[in-house]
Amino acid sequence: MSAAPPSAPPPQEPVEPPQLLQLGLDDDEPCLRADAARNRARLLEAAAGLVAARGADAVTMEEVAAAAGVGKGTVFRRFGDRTGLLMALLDHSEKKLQAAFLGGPPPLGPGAPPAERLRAFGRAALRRTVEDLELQLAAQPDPGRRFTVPPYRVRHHHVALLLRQAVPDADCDLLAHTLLAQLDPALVHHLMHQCGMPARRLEDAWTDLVDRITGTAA
Amino acid sequence: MSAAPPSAPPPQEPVEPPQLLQLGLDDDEPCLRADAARNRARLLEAAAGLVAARGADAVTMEEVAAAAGVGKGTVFRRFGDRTGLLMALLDHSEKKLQAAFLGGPPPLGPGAPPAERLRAFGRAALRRTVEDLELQLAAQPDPGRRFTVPPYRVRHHHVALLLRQAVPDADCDLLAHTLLAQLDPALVHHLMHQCGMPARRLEDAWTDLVDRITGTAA
DNA sequence: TGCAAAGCGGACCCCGGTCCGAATTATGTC
DNA sequence: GACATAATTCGGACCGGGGTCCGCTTTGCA
Repeated sequence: MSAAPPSAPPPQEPVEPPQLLQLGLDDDEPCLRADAARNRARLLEAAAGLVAARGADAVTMEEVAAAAGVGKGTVFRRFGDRTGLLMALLDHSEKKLQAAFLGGPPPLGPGAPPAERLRAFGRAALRRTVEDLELQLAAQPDPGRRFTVPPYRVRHHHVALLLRQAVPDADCDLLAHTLLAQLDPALVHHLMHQCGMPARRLEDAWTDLVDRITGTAA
Repeated sequence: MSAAPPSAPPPQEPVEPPQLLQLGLDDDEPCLRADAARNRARLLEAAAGLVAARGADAVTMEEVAAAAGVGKGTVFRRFGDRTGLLMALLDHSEKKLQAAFLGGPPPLGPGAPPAERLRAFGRAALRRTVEDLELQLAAQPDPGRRFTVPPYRVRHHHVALLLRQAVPDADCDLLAHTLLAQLDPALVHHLMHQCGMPARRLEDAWTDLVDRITGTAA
């Protein structure tokens, strides 16, 4: 479809390291030319500032570039597209959450029974989502990519794993998607800001849902 | 924010009749000037043709306007935005589904026990979604409006109603969202076209999920 | 037939995303 | 350490498409 012209080695797509299922969670970029790294940092700082000041979706890519003192093209080469930049802003806190449920102390991390880890996961993810809802909303990729983006895949993988332990005789892959849907920033935003539900109710609903699905009767 | 200039009666937003929870499901437009109705029909026809010919997201609004022999502005006044036009294309089949589960014969319509109606609902919705997935995908509104768009509200209202009958002691409003998430066109597309799952598996998963949630043990 | 309201259309704006010549950096060589 | 050279990056002109605006035309009604 959008393939390369014949016999031209496609020199594109550095964008961001695919950060494929990072288990070891180091700092960031593997190797990056000095100026590139500098500009990357400037861009993130500028973007964070603008977003904090005027709200995520009132910020234009050109503004970010200007505020960072670089050209527009630089932003796109580094982060791919708008979504990429916004997701980069969320990367730090997402990695913290990942670290917590992959290797942290129970009940979030290993050591607790799977159903309980699931409950803890929902609570943690929900709280993190509520923290900066607007940004998460604005960072949502277009519908076609919602499920292929790394953070989602990590979460899905984790939830599916726990489900397989808790309910071996179920389509855990699909159930995981269902569970994750209740943490979708768009849904959370709708429920809290348009229906006026308190965060507490979402947490309770998550717990209830986990109980129903894992058969952990009340 | 984007409010009207002071003391000017906002003469905007005809767009589309809000089609608020239409239970009586008549034809379409309530009252529309002759030329407007004619252009609306032309636009829908042109859009349908182009979408069928080249795929939904390869079609530009200007093209549709040109193909219908009207100006670009006309398209946007009539349908609000791109999403509105695409949703209008889906309106007919959506209304048919609504009619079926609101007033049709059991097990979809009234008469069967709620859990069974839920199972039937999922099957029906899933099949309809699969029929023209691409269009449904392209018609997806931006994340902020996914849950406020009329078709979703109708579905949610219906599912929540059935849930309240089947599991009175639960947060049925939230559970309904969870169930509906499994019918999300974006998810369906991901599972079928990127993970290669057969439609059958999605239907089975739906049934299983309903069973788990309503406690209808296998 | 005359008049107000509704509709029309295309010029216009804005912003996300692409492209390519110019400039900067890293590396191998003496 | 200085320099030549290849690889990367920079940056801003450019493009395409969604959405808006407003003067003009059409329609419906009295």
